[in-house]
Amino acid sequence: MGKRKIDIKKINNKNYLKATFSKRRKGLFRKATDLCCLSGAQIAIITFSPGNKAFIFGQPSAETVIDRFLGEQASCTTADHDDEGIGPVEGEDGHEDLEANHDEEDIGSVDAEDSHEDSEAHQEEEKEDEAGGGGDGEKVSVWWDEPIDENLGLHELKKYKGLLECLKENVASKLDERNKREFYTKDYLAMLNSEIGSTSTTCQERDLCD
Amino acid sequence: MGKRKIDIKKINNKNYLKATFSKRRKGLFRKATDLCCLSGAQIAIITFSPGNKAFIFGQPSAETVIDRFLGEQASCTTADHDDEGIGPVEGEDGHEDLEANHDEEDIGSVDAEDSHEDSEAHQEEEKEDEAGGGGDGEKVSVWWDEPIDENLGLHELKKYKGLLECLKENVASKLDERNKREFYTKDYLAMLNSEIGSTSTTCQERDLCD
DNA sequence: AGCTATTCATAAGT
DNA sequence: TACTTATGAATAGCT
Repeated sequence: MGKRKIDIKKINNKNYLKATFSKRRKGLFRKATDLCCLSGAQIAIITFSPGNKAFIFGQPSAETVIDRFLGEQASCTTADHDDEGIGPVEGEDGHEDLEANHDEEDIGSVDAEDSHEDSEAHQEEEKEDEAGGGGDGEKVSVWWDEPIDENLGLHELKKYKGLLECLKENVASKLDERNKREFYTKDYLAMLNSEIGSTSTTCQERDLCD
Repeated sequence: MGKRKIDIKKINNKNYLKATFSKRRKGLFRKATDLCCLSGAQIAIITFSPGNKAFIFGQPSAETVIDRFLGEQASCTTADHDDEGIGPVEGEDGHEDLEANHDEEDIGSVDAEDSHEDSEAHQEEEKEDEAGGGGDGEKVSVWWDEPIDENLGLHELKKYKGLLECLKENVASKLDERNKREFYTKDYLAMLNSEIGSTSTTCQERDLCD
C-alpha cells in the first residue's frame, strides 16, 4: 500500500524496520479497533516488537480477553487437545464490582456519566531499540487517547465519538441478550464503572522492565 | 475501503455483521502476519466474535506470546500501574523456564524451549451463531493452511511461499545475532523442525465449549 | 515527524 | 457462498 509494492520478508535495515513496525502496528491496532466497534467483538493483541517492547491492545482490556481465552481453554474439557493445562487467572484486576447494575438498558448511560478521563496516558517516546537491549521507558496509551497524542487526533476525534457510541451500543446489546454470560457483561460494566478514565480499552505499550 | 465509506459503529444487521466480521478478521490476521514477517515481531491476537467464537492468531503461537506477556507483567514490578495483580500463569504449557536467560538484552525469555505442540488443526465449519448462545462446532486453522480452506488458496499460495521464505530468513537473522535470545530462536527452530505441517504459527478458531 | 503516489482492503454488487 | 469491482484506507518511499 505504498508507493511501491514490497515483499513480505524480514526487513534488515534497522531504521526502516522501526518505521515500518511502528506504522504497521498502529495500523493493526486501528483495524482491531474498527473490528471491535463494528462487530462488538472482544479482541486482545499482544505484540513484542523487534526491540522486545510490548505493545498491547485490548477491548475491553487485554487481560479480560486473555483471561476469557485461558478460562475457556481450561474449562473446555478439551478432549481434543488437552495439552493446555492453563490455570485461569483469578483476581485479575482487583476492583471490579462484579455484581454490576444490569437492570435494563440503562447501562448505556454508565459510560457517559463519569467519562472524565484523568487518564494515566503518559506519553513517552517510542524508542524501538533493537539489539541495544531495549530502553527503560514505559508507555501506556488509553484507547481513545493514544491517537490524540500520536496522530494529532483532531480530525480523528469524530471517529472516536463513533467509537464511544459503539461501545455504548455494545454494552446495551450484550445486556439485551437476556443477561446471559453475566461475567461477560460484568466485565463491560466493571470497565465502564471503574475504569473509564484510567485504562479500560487499553492500547498500551511498554517495554521490558529490566 | 469499500465502494462506500461506512461509519465505524455497531452493525446491527446480523448477516452483514457476520460477513463484515469474517472479512475484517481475516484482514486483521493478514496484517498481523505481515507485521510478524516484516519485523520479526511476536504477536498474539485473541478474538471473540459477536457469536462468541474464538479466533486465535499467534506467532510463534498465541500461548507463547501470552505467556511471555503474563510473565513479564508478573516479573515487572510495575510500580506504575499496579492494578494488574495478575497471577503469572504457571504451568501454562507445562514447561516454561521462567527464570529465563536474560543474560544481556535477551529479556523476552519465559516461553519456548520445547515448543513443539503437536498439532490440533481440525477444520470445521465457521458458524457464527450469535444470540443463539454459540454453536458447538470447533474450528482450528493452521496459519498457512487456513486460506487454502477458506479462500481457495490457489493464488494465495504464492504469498505463502514468500512467507515461508521470510520465516526462514527470520530465523536465520535471529541466529545471526550471536545466538542471543536463544529461546526465541528455539521457538522458530522448534517450529521449523517439528511443527511445519502441524500447527506452529497458529491461526485457530474455535467457539465456546458449552 | 508529515506528504503523496500506490497498493491494499473491503463495501456493495453480482 | 463466493467472486468482482469501485472506492476508501493504509502505507512505502521521501522529505
